Amino acid sequence: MKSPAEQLEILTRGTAKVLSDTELLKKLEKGKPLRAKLGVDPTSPDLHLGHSVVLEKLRQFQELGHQAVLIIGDFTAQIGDPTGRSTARPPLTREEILANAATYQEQAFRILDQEKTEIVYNGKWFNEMTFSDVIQLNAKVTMQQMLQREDFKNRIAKDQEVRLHEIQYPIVQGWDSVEVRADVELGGTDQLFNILVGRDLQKTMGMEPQVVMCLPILEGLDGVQKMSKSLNNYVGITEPAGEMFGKIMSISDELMARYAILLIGEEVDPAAHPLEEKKSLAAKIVARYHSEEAAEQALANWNNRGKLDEVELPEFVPPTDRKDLIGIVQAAFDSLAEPKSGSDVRRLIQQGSIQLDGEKLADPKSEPELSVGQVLKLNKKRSVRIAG
RNA sequence: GGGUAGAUUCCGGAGCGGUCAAACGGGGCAGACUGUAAAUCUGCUGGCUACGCCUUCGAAGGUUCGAAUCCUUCUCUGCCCA
Repeated sequence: MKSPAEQLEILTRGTAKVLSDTELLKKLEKGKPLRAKLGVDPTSPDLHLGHSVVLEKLRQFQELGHQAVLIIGDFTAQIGDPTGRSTARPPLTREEILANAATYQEQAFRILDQEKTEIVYNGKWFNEMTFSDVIQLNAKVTMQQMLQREDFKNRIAKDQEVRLHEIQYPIVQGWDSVEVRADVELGGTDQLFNILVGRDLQKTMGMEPQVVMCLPILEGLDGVQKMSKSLNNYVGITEPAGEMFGKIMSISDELMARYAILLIGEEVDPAAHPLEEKKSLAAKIVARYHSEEAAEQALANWNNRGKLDEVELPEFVPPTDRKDLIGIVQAAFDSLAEPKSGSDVRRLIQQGSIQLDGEKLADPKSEPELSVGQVLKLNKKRSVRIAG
């Protein structure tokens, strides 16, 4: 086992904020496995690279012999974390939450060691509470404390609504820390406030307060806003290898540097050609969530993009009922589970996005001759191979 | 409880009886350029086998030849006062 000082060095690497190093060191010096808490709300079923930053850190705790405590916020999901929101979020139904929670866990274990993870649903204690319990819980914090929070302050300043249930969120999340007796809580930097509330509540309850560990927020593919599903700027960890590779190749050079540090813990070599560095980054990420072979294949496909014959593409059988270009292209998008309206397709055609073996097809009404093996390019990311 | 302002297409936000599928900005998409990146420039951005037709402007009714625009009721929200 590593010494407390060594562990501290590893654990704080890549973090945005730790409150505080010395407290963490003291806890480590006790020589007992720490309980490292991570709370997730199953509001959206798919994990993406943004979530992976925190999960990777939690795995480091596991590797060092500590106990990961993964809290599935089946209860909190019903409230909806107001973090970063300018408006209240719509609540999910019980069924949606449970279904999301199941996929969530399954995906989280692509990163975490299942054997060393304790999973708890926070509904376990919150659903037991009576209204008077809730009142007592609320009595442990002040309104002023809650209003310290950026999100709330801003919304109030902008005359936007803040619903009372939303200010319960930090309290509820904080109480989780009391329930699981967390020694450390992990989260993105946007979770700082919530995690601090947990610390306060633990103190109030006479417990040793948890260490706050915040990890940087990963920007989405646009490089500006945080990675999130609703902004559609994410890379899902279950995405097909080719897709994952392509998405990473589409990021800017600046963003590549950031991804490299946050996702694979490596610095980009400034002497190397950025294109090569980006390919290597993409390959490493694909390898992590798929396999080395898949990464090699994805890289090969990418390099062979000019040579159409050598690339593996999804196959597409042209429809028999429609011979016009709009119909064909629309069916192709459907086959990729990415349906588009006829008007959208028409626009793509007129704007020159559609190519057959490299030739632009610009007339929506034309009825092109298709033969097996030809490549139909639909847009920047999507191409299909004609099959019989 | 009283007063007052408002709800418009993905978002913000014009429009205040016909010329409105609805200005403008953001976002998104496509093309050119490039390192099949970014930046930049240009175009597109409700639906429809489409020079036309259909459905939209919180909801439901009504006035009118004609309504996003006027009236009524309802639902929701902000602000001020209590």
